[in-house]
Amino acid sequence: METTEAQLMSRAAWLYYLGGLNQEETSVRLGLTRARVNKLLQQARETGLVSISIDRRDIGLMEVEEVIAKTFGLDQCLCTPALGFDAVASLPPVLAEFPRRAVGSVAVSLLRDTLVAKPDCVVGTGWGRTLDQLTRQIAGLKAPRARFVSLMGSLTANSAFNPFEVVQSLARMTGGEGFFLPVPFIADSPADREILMSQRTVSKVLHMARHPDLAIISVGELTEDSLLRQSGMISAAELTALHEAGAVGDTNGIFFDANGLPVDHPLNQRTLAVGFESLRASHVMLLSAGLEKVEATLGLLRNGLVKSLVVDGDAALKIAAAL
Amino acid sequence: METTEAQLMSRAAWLYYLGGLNQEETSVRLGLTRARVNKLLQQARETGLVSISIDRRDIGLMEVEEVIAKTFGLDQCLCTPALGFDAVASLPPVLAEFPRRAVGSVAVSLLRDTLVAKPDCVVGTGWGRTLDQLTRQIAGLKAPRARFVSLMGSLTANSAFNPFEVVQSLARMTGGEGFFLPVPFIADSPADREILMSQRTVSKVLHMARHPDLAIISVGELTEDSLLRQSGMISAAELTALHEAGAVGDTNGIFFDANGLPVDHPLNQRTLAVGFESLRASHVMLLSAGLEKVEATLGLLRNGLVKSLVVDGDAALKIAAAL
DNA sequence: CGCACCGCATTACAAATGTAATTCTATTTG
DNA sequence: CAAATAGAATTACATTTGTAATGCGGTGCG
Repeated sequence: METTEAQLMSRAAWLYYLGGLNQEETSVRLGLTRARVNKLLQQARETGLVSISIDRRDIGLMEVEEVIAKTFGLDQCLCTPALGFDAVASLPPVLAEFPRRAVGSVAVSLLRDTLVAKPDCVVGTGWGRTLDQLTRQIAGLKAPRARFVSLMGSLTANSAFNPFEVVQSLARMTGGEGFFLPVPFIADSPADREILMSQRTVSKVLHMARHPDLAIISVGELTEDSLLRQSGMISAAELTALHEAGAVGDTNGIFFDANGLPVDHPLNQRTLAVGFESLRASHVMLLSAGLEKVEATLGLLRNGLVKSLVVDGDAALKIAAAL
Repeated sequence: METTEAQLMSRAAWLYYLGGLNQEETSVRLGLTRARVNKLLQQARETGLVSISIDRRDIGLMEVEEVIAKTFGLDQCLCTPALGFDAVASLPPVLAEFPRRAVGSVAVSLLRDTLVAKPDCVVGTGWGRTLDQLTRQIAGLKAPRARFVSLMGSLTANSAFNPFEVVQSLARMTGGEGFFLPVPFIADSPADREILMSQRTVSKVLHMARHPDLAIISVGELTEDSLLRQSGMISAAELTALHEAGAVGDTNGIFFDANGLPVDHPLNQRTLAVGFESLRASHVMLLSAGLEKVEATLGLLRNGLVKSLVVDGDAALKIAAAL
């Protein structure tokens, strides 16, 4: 009987994590060196063969969750723990990423529940660093009948946060199918947008993207530091103009005001993305990580589009304080 | 805002397991000593706040699972990894317990699925070391509306494997309700059995026990080393007599032959347990850990009562080889 | 055939973790 | 008020784990 790499990982994991043997004992039992067992266990964690989950029950933010859910008529509001990360600037890189990781991890468990309940689900996704964290933590979740579709066009730059990448990793990791819109994210003119949207290959995917069972979106803030600005998708001048038009944030490249309504600005005529109204029929899950997104998040919440909110604890506290 | 112990555990766990900080960094971040963080993390694992799960997909026994399931008309057959533990006698204590732990862990995940699907489930249970392992690993599973009921009377000795203990831990850990039969496991005579069974307190519980949604049972072998014999529930003479009557094993104190049918022996008239026929309407899940149980397991499987089998890999291989 | 190369074993070392002993501190209790 | 006590900080130490350096054996390829 041929023993594959995966089988070795599996055996090592069972003996080590469940059997309570240490790596030395495990290696003896399996007839391998300890170094090899160490590597196998590492792989087992990375590939999701072994997964560690943390119960969200007692982080002490239930009240905050309830207040937010009630105020905005959400089905559910889930917070990650508050850690007092106010001075984000001074944080080492690992911690700066923490809120997004945490939110991503909670989102994964919700996505898992959805896919278990409805294995042939259509899941629409946005883009960004939080969505990226979601894809990184989805290892081990199989959903061969699921379809993942991008709710928007792609970035031109080959960023890891590209909508294309998000959909691709989701499909690859789960064994499901991935669909994305083979068009830019923001067209050069409203007329170009129409042409792009009407391409047959595009409209086919768009049709699916307009009616996902679940839509997982995130929100962008409108500052010089925002991903949208940093990746050069919009210019400094456009940023200013958007502010003047009353915009406080964006989702999928749609810029909205403090009430979550799309602002009247040329950019909004050039965005290639599924509009808010199409998504009202879907279960919209908003992921929001980081204090800098509070204003934009509040705006989008006021729209009433969002059904589930996953937000990091510190941001949640700030949101609750602002009510 | 008061920070409770549980909240500290939770924060430490998020930073350590999700954030990728080490214990030193975590302690600094939380303003605690490293030793304290170490203890918090330990507690977090023990209480089930943090849980580690291992994917059962690639242990390389799918074929075996399918053969067994098909042969006995099972809904599902799940194996734990085969580790070549043939020489059980020579194993150190930790490893001797391993197959039971592994089976228990898989059983927990099935129980979890059941309770998620039907939160007000009635779960009937047997007793034994494998069931004991199940209760030890159920931490973190909440099911306040579930009812756990013992399918049999209790041992007189205050063993940790007592049906009473099994039901109690299940109820305590999940927050559900526990019911057990306040009578001995084996009565002194058939007449005594009738009297005991007819007690009002007993018959009430018995009524529930006869129609559980899920029945989790295990199987006992008939040797000098068996738990039944070791705990003094049956005498050496009775053991011999049972052999002569064709018995190969027991479940809940009901002794059955190679075809899983109760044998004709006085002991079977003295057992206080829910009979096989009552359970046909329930989803019966059989847990079997250890090579010594192969014969008895085969017998019970032939009865056709069992819907789900969870079995350790080494035993599964032996079972498949015997087909 | 011999050379390059890959994967793993071996070894050695550094870092992280688990744990026990001791001291400190605050709170209870006589 | 002083003694007792419990819990946590501090410290120190042993064990375990992670990781890099080196070497060995087999495989493929020129």
